[in-house]
Formats: sequence, C-alpha cells, structure tokens
Amino acid sequence: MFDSTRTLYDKPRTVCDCLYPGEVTGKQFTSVWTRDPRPAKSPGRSRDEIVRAAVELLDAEGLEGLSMRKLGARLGTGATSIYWYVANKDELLELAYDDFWGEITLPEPTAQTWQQTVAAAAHGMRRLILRHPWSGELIGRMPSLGPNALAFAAVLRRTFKLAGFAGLEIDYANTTLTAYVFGMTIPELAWNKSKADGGYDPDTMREAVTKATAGIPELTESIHNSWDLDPDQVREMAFSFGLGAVLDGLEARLVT
Amino acid sequence: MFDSTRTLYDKPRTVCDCLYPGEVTGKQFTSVWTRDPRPAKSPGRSRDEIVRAAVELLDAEGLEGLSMRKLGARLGTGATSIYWYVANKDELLELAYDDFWGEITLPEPTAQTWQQTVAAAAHGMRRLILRHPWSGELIGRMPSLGPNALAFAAVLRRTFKLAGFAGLEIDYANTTLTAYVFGMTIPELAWNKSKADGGYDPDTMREAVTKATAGIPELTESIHNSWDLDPDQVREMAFSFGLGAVLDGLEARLVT
DNA sequence: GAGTGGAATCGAACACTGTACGAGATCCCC
DNA sequence: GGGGATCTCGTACAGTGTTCGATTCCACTC
Repeated sequence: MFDSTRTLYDKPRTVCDCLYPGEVTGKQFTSVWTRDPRPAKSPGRSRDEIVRAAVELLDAEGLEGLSMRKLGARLGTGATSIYWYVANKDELLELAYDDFWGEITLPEPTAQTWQQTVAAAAHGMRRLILRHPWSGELIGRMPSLGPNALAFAAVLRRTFKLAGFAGLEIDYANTTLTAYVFGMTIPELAWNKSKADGGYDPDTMREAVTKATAGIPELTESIHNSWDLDPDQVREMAFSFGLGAVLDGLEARLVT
Repeated sequence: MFDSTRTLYDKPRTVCDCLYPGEVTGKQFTSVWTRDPRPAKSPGRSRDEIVRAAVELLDAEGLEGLSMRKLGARLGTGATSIYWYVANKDELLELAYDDFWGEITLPEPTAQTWQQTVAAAAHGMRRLILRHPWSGELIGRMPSLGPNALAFAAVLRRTFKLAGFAGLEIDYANTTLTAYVFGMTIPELAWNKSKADGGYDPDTMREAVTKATAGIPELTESIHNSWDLDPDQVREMAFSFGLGAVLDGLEARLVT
C-alpha cells in the first residue's frame, strides 16, 4: 500500500500521465489530504509534533516568522529533516491550518434555537481567528479540505438543515454565515498587525488615520462618532450587529 | 517642506524621538499614506509607473510572483532603483492595493433604492477582487488607508446614511456589507488558485474533494446536490442569495 | 553477535528573496 | 563650467525553500 521507496515528492499521477510518462508536464490538484501520510511509527518525532511546533511558531511570530530553519531549531533537529514528514512548506501550512480548525468547539444544536446555535458558532470562529491571526492569511490561499475544517462545516450545515433550509439553500445559508464571520474578522487582523508591527501607540495611530481621512467629510464624521469609544468594544458591537442582520435575513428566506 | 537629504527610510519621528535621538528604538505605525511622497518631477519614470507595472506583474503572476528584481526587469531598470521611489516592498504593495481600489466604479446613489445601489457596489467589489486575486491576500495584511479605498468607503457610507441609518449604525451596516463581500469572495480565490496551480483538471479535483469528504454524510449530500451544476454559476447564486439576506437583515434593522 | 535494509537525519549547495550601501551618472540652475 | 540635487545601479549580506547524497540509526533475520 505504502511504497517507501517513493519520496513524498512523487506526486500522484493520473492515468494520462502513466500513459505518456515524461511527456506530460502539467501538474494537477494536490493537497496533503489527497495523499496517504507517512506512517508515524516512531514514538518520538512525528508529523503531529511538527505541526504542533509549527502552530506555536505561527502564533508567536506570525506567518512570515515561520521558516523551516527556525522550526527545525525549535524541534531540535536540522531544518531539512522536516521534509521527511512533510512534502513542502505549503503542505505544512495546510496541516497547521487544519490543526487550527480542530481547536474550535463544535456547536451543539440541542435545546436551542438555530439562531442561538449559529450565533455561538460565529462568535467561536471569530475568537479562534483572532487567537491565531496567521489563519486569516491562509483563508484566501488554500481551500480547507482537512478533516477538522470539514467536521466543523458539516456540523454547521446540519444546523441549517435542521432549521428548515432545503437543497442548495442549506449550503447557501452556511456559506453566507461563514463569509460574514471571515469578512468581519480578517480586516481586524490587519489592524492588529499594524498595531503590533508599529509598537502600538494610540496617538500616532489616531493621527495617521485622521490625516488619511482628512478631506473626506463622511469619514471624519465616522471617526468622530467613535472617537471616545474603545476600539475593541466597537468591533464587538459591530460584529454582533451584523451577525444579527445576517441571521434575520436568513430567517426571512426560511419562512417563504 | 520636503527634505531631500533624508532618504525614504528615515521614518517620521515623534517629538519624543527628536528629544532623545538614537536612544529610542521603538518603531511606530507607518504607512505610505502618512508620509509625503517623492515629488514626481521627471516625466519618465515615476511612482505611478512603478505601481502600474507592479499591478500588472501581480495580475500575471500573483503575490508570490512579484519580486523587486522581476519588477525592475519589467521596467527596464535595476531592481534597487525602485527604492528611490518606494521605501520598501510592503509600501509598494500598499500602493498597488490602493490602485486596485481605484478601479472600482463608484456607485451612484440616485434614482435607485439604497438596496439597488448597495447590491451594485457589492457585485462590483466581487468582480474586482476576482479580477485581481492577489488583493485577497492583502486584505488581512494591511489596513486600506489609501485615497481610493477611502473614497469608496465614503460613498458606500453615504449610501447607508441616506438609507436612514444613524450614528454608529451607519458604519455597522457598511462594515457588515463589505465583510460579507470579502468573506464570500476570498475563499473563492483559494479555489481558483488551486485550480491554476494544479492545472485545472475537473475530474481529479472532484475526486480529491470526494475523497476528502467521504465519511461525512452531511457533506457528501452537499456535493451531490450541486454535482451537475457549473461551479461558477453556483457561486454566483450563492453570492446573490447571501447578499439578499444581508440586505434584508439590514433593512429590518432600519425600520425599528 | 553479525549482517542487512529500510527509516530517519542532516550538511552542503543552489537559486532566489528583500534591501543597505556607496559609488557613479545625469540633470538643471547659477 | 561648477556645483548641488536627483536618480541609477552593482555589489554584498543575511535569509529563504528545497534538492541531493552521504551518513547514522535501529529493528530484524540468520
């Protein structure tokens, strides 16, 4: 089943590739999830351990702070040893990304309205993303086909189905909700990143924004409105406001 | 006003920095938009020209395909010449990102319901992002403080204000809409990227997804539902569905 | 215990990245 | 023509992901 003489780099081939070996240069869709993993025999170093260390490094230093050499150092091994367990950095990121999804608490659709269940899931997603900011940069880069991401998607889908959606609209509703959460949270990350990179100084930051929006009355008014409020609190309120709107809109589509 | 003996790398300093020059090592919030640009005297090479070339390169080869050396080659100059006009690559990306925003057609809030105006803007945003997929990877990385992005935000805000929203809710509504569009579109980019990187083969892709979702009945059902439909069309329909839901939800918040 | 073969590690090397630096070129104005 | 500002760019440095081949390690059989 598992041919150990092949390295991880031998991508699986289509029938076509086998018929015309060497001639066909086209690559094809490839993901960690479409390939059998290395068997983790040894008790010591394993794929899981590597992924865990990668996530730690990502949390600590962000996406651009993760390098194979640093990761190797953290694991106490050479950088290139990692390539025995993982085909390349992108696939390591796929694994880390799914590990991220594994951290979410699956909503329990019992003894609650579907709105409550979905709202809880939404807040959970937001908190999770904010806790692992690097995830936001991966969302637009790789489809999430890992088991943890899929498990979460399945639970959420079931919730919408139980709510009464049918056919394609189950998935439409599901996608709508996650889209809202992603779209609301990802730009937050950009701000947090700017704060972190620049060594947060509220005054200079405020000054920068004021300068940028000067001359646009619509926006100076906007800034004035929330001038004395805690930014984090405003974001929380905005999130809840939009979430309520999305849920109401979905419900309206349910009744008809 | 513009001191030419300073290079672009001398970040603007706070009063504090000036009092204790050299001792203060802390950075601070910095963006292209908070600093005076190089005056574009020369008729030939200019900042705009560089940004335009960068966007072309980004469109052609994606975010990871843009390197200063390649950009220099495209401009017919040395790579490091670019640094005369731009402090570093991140700021070049900020400029490219705002150039991206400049491409959007500002909605005209006349002779239409606010829903129609907003829907038009949403579809415009989605098309724009899909046309420049690299934008999706920047959204979570840098706040958009450029004039074009702000102009668009201002117009959209005015639309919500005219619709009847008041106070902070103007911005909440505005954020909710853009969040939905971003969140719906960004994961699309991930799929398109996988398709492009892998040399699109619908069968292997389908096989991969089938394999990944096997064992999760919720998701196999989901896939089965849209099995024979054109993925692009499904995404369009999903986008319109969710957009309608968001608009309805916002309207509900307006009446009360 | 010796031998063997696969599992796993890793050092060296390659091509590439962003960018700091400083020497040179080019231009315009007096 | 002199001089100062503007602009170009070759070189270099530290860092990146990844390949390759040699080396070590370990469990197993004879």
